[in-house]
Amino acid sequence: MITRLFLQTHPTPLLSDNEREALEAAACGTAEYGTKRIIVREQAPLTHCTLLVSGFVERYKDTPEGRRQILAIHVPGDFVDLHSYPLKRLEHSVAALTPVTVATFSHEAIRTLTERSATLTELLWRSTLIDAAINREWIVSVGSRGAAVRLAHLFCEMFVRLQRSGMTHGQNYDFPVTQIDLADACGLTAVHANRMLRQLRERGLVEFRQGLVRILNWDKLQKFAEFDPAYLFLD
Amino acid sequence: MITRLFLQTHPTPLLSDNEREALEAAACGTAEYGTKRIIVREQAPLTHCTLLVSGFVERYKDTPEGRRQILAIHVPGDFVDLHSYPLKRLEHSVAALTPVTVATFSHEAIRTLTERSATLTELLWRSTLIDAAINREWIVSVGSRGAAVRLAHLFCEMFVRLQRSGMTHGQNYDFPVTQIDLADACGLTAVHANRMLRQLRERGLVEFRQGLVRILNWDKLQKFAEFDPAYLFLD
DNA sequence: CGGATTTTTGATCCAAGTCAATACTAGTGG
DNA sequence: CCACTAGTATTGACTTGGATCAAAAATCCG
Repeated sequence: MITRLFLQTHPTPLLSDNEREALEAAACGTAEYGTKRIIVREQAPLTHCTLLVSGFVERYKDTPEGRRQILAIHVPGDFVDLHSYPLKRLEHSVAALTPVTVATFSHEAIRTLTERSATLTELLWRSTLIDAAINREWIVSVGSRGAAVRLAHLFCEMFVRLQRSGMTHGQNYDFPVTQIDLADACGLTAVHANRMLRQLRERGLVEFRQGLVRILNWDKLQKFAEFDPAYLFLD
Repeated sequence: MITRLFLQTHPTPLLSDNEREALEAAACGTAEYGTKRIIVREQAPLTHCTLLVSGFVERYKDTPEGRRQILAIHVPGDFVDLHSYPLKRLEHSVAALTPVTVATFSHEAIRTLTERSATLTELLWRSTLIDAAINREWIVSVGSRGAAVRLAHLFCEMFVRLQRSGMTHGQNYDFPVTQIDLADACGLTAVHANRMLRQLRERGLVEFRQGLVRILNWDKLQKFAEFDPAYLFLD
């Protein structure tokens, strides 16, 4: 069941068994990528969408001055580029943060799904829009939160998203990225990200070490981060 | 023709005359709002989508500390909250930056459209995803561009978007927002935005005065702003 | 084991924020 | 039509959060 996690994490609108089977049947193969491998290259014409089955993926843009801005981080069960179906190409790149397994869906197969079920269409459309809502929350983060708060907010977001997929262990979760990645996601330098991580640890909020996040005090962390999960549309 | 500008600015995928008429027929009324009036309130349950017919609109979030982050600015021909169709509520608010006229479309009417035409669905879906691509470009702006560059980039974006709607006059266009709005969109303080505007003027790139943008040197401005319109999916 | 990333810490610098005061502008009502 | 007001815009002086530069320590990995 390639689509199990996706369906589990996207319960709205409710699909019929037929619709769930049609989605599963639309998958047309799987692929593997090693760490840092590019999965989708900016501006390349696309004919398939990619569902992340295992591992972590980033969407990013490199600026002329050599800075990298991470735009989104994906966890298993996320479509990483479903937006390529209506857009036909992407304005950013997609790369593996860890070794990953993905499943692919051809645009034609998705087109067929949209012709057959308005409900399934709504679900797929909705999932791309939840992505966009996360993009907007990141605008708020980089635009109007301090460095430590940004990092804390990201740890909260990943905790909730991974929890939904059953990928947390109590107050801990694996988040196999480097401090450089965290910095690139939050619009910081790696040096400053490192200092802010120490601060979060010393304040007893979160600890990040070797790809493992340990939440020390969820309530305090959530408050400190101004984190309100409404933008994740979890219902 | 309420949908004329929308169709004109969203040529892909190509619709049949039937589909164009069906979209036009789905409109269920118009409304007016004065400057600063809230059009859609964060978290309110929604049953209609809003197409901007005239005037300018902002989407924004207010943070606990009283900062406002503008997430998007809309121009005539844009659906300002088509994403409310799959999402049913929004995680941000929508307000009028100027006096505006909008047309509304009920979610049921949109549902009917999606049942009848996969092509029309793809067009509507696509328009929400272009919005999301703009959101992501704003992440890059606030996350990794300097203050003057951010402002310059915004002026470039608005120029291209307004040009597409025939709302520019040569190298000038009306952009009836305050410096406070510009600052809130770019994640800056109004004081610093003011200084950066002076710098852009003195460098001979753009001039912003009383809601009018005057592009002094498009080539230099575009280069300075690192502006590449690919993310607007103009084709 | 050995080279390459990554993490950590220190010292210094600068872009942008803050605080404050003045000028300008557009509405509003008498 | 002008005076009053509230919201903008502008400029100056000062502070600060985060960047930059540099070097050492830790970790990863083939």
